[in-house]
Amino acid sequence: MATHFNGSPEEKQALDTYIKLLRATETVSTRIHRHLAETDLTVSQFGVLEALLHLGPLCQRDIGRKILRSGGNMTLVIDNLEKRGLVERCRGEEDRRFIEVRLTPAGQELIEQVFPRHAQTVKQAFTALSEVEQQELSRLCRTLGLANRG
Amino acid sequence: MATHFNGSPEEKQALDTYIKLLRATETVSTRIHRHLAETDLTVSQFGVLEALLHLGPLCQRDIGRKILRSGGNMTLVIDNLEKRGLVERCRGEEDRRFIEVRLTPAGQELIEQVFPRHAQTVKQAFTALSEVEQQELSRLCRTLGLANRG
DNA sequence: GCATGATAGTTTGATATTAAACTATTTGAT
DNA sequence: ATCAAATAGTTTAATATCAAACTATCATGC
Repeated sequence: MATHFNGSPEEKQALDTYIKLLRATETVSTRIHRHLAETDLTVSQFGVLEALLHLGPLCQRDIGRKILRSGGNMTLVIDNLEKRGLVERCRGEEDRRFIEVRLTPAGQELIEQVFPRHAQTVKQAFTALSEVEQQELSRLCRTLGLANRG
Repeated sequence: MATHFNGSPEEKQALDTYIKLLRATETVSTRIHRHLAETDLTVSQFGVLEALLHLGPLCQRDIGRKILRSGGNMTLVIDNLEKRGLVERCRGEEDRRFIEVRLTPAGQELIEQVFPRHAQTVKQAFTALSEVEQQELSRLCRTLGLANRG
């Protein structure tokens, strides 16, 4: 990849790493999301439900930051989840700018049913790496992510 | 992340790694693409031009595989690049199903001007990792990508 | 040689996504 | 107290993306 680029060794190394990172993420994600499609949830919708399941009720802004989507997008995604009766909105009492989003019983049931299969699929996708390798990948990604956040 | 999930240790490890991988990719990509936006090229458009620069003329199918986009999408992306006079299409002679896509002089000039800055930005984004760490990340991603391709 | 299937590209319809402009609410400075 | 700035969410307009149906071309087997 980019083998014909006449740049510094540091640039070549970084470009090579970047491309591999992108390809790994896209191939793994594609595989995982293919499975997810059977549930009639989009990736973003799944992300919202998962966040609410594991972190409890959140306002839209926080959910958006969690799943790395814009505020405008959150409105639509949560609209659609609300239409399907999977989440409900509740205007904040202390500060009326915030809207707390929480799982309905139906949403809770769905995500609790879907998530274990998701976990199984993710585990499957990562069997190519040993436990130690996964820990190392995790650490490297964490460092990289933190250094480029914001 | 996913700390409240009651799954097997292997699932927890894989989920944790997956989330870190996603976040690292998205934060790094966001940073890099922010820079790219100044050139009025979308990520896909940039990917096409870069592929053509480094690999020479390609048919649409091969470009699509390179940048991990669907065939239908390639038609649009290359349409737009063609409208801007950055690439040209040339119907294959031996096999008329193929369309060879190649850079025009204007496209060549643009990508040759843009790519070094891109390389610089990517290098910058990866300075958080040492050379050895980048190699290790590269290797892990390669293994992961290969195991989940297709 | 002709039919069947495979492959490259296009079109279409639906959805997702973002950025930017906008409204409503709160906070803070004077 | 009031006005300005900041913040949460919504709307809007443009674009990107995919999947699936479609056309054109080629290859294979009978």
